[in-house]
Amino acid sequence: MQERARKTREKILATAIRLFARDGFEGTRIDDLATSAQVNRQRIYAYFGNKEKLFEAAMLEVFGRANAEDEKLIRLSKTDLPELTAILLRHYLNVHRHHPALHRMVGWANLQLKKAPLWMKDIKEKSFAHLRELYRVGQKQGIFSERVTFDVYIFTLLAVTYFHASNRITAAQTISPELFTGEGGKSLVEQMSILFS
Amino acid sequence: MQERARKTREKILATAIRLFARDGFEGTRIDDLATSAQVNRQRIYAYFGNKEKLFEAAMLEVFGRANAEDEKLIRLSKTDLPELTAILLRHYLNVHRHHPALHRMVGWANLQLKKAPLWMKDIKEKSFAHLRELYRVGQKQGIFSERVTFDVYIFTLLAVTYFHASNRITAAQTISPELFTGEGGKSLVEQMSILFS
Amino acid sequence: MQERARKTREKILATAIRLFARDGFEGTRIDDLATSAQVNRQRIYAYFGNKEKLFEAAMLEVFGRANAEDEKLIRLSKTDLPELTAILLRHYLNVHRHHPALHRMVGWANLQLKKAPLWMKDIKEKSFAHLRELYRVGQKQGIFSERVTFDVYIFTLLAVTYFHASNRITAAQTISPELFTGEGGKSLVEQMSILFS
Amino acid sequence: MQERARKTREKILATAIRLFARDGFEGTRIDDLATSAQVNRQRIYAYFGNKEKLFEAAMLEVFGRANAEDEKLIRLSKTDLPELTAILLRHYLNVHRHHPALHRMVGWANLQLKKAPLWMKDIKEKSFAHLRELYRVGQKQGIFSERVTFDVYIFTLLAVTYFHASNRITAAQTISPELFTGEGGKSLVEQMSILFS
DNA sequence: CATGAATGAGGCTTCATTCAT
DNA sequence: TATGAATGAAGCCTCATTCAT
Repeated sequence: MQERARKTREKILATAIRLFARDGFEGTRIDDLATSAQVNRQRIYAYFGNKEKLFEAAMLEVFGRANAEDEKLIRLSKTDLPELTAILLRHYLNVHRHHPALHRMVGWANLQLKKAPLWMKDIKEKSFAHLRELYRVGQKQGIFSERVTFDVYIFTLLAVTYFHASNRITAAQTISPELFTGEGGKSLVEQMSILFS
Repeated sequence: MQERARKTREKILATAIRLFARDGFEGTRIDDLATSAQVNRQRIYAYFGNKEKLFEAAMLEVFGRANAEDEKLIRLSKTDLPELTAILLRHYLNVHRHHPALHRMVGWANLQLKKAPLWMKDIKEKSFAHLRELYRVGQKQGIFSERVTFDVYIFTLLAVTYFHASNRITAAQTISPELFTGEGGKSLVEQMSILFS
Repeated sequence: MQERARKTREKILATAIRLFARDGFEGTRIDDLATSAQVNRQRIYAYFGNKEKLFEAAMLEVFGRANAEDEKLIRLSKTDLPELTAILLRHYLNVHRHHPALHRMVGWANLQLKKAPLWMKDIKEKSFAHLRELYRVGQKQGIFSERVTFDVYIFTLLAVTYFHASNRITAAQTISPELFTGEGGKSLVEQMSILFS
Repeated sequence: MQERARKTREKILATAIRLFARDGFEGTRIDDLATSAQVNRQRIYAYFGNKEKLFEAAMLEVFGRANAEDEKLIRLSKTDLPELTAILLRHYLNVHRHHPALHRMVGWANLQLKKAPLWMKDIKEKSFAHLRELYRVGQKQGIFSERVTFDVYIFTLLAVTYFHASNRITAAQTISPELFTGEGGKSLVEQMSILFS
């Protein structure tokens, strides 16, 4: 029965991610979730306690999965330095493309939470440690300015890629819809690489 | 009596902005809103129809007020070109500082809406037209690269400043809390101006 | 609309008394209560807050009504002293007969509460003060023993009459069903008057 | 394995008594009971059928155990007659003290049942038969009045002792908290013995 | 016999909205 | 216009009980 339970739990979690990402905490109905996941409503409470804890579990799962991709970044080396900005932009855009729930969960979290869960730092720090070191080397080589810290550098990249994913609706209307097509993403990367050099 | 009605309407709208920005559409209770605004619940329905329309009205108001500040940008001239990036960054950061409801309403809107309201384009376009022209001059003068379009340029600035306002909670934890202090904002502007040059 | 509300409130309270007395706090369903009282479920929450507070209100009402009858006791005077025991027994038996919800609410309260509400003391003390004085006179006249305090005296009377009302089901079976018929009540009073003399 | 089953059954019953006495039928959760008794939930259903039957079994057990103490009363003889009232009061007070579940189960039973189970009569009748005989002798000796039947006599004693155990919470507040201390119990017996003589 | 997964009915409470004075 | 009573749909959660391993 362990197996059966594991599957049920997983169905709940997968559906929770989908619905919470789409509708937010308040906008998600436990009943819909149960129906949609094809499990008994009670199971949700048996496995996750309550709606709030389920939301946290979903958030952790989404962040965890998305950040698992960042492990690739550890393989970057000095030879990648000239292309680093473009590589990172492409990488983070890709993360958002492959994990469409991510920016939405981040969005809900920032709107609803008073404080970020503690596990968030750890989850990012793994790749950051490596990149920070690499960036320093780049600075020494004159590729990056000594007057721009790594924090500001990475902040900018994350901001741009997050904004691209999250503000599609308003920015497509206010700035330009073309930026959000497939082609748009590519030229965005190219132009930004120029911008940041 | 006309005057009294105008005031009532305004109290409702102001409170709606505060509560919708804070708690979102689903998280806001009409009754709380009425109590908080010290008006009768029925007035809300009389003036705004229903909760959804009230949310739209609040959103329009917030966007309108915030973008009113962009009119200042029209006064920018060629002499400002060397400092343009810093000026714009400071400007947009200030807009967010003075209109804390803005990024939250943008956030809710992006998460909940399927399509942006039509009035959004007009609201931004006024200042964009001027800046676009200025940017073109800057390109001709060699201040800005010919290979980076205005759209990408402005996109980047908006992304960074929006992200700074909206992702405070998660980014302070994952990147660095210092970026979000008063000092942090300043050095952000400085460093980004360097980054984008 | 004040009048309409008062009626609704009263319907709820009356039904609450009936159902809580019959089924207890846990055994009573708010939905049944609403249906039975022919009011909208929501009104219960509007007027009484929640189930617990409604229970308290029902309890207060029952105790209040029942104890209102004790005001008659204040009219008792020295001339009643020889008959006092019989008078009081009859009185308390009558109170239970006319307020069948009383002993049940007392029962539920004793089983479920950790502490009695404060208003309970006041409600009884009015008649007790008078009876206590009368009892003292009776002691001086040699009608009541100096070695039996008023507290024990009244405790005994309340115990017997309460038990008669509340333990009908078990006592009728274990002792004798006759004690609980109309005749039985009368001979109970008579014999107890003898017993206590 | 028979032995193990017996122990399990007993654990369930003991816990059922504790919880049903404390929280009543509706207030008791089968799951809590299973956890608390450290047995599997399924065993409860295997041994007792359902919640209702378990409640009955618990009730029977409590009544049985408490009334087993009444067998002592059979040893009373004519020489005890002058002290009979005090002896019985002390006895029944003791029964309640040693079986705190008793008055609560009686309470729940009286509030929830329409009719008492048949076994209740038999359980009491054993001691009553002896006491009735003794009482008759006492009447002949002039110790008890001929005009007070044994039923009324025993009813009074049971009422007082039951009330003392069951209405502690309300009576301590309305009459006097002192009656419910250790000393209070003693003086209650003394004074009542006087009262009934 | 033990375990814990699964079920479905139903419990308390709250919400946006409309009605009646 | 202001007030607050009324409504009904629906939200979150829990319970006793049964099933499957």
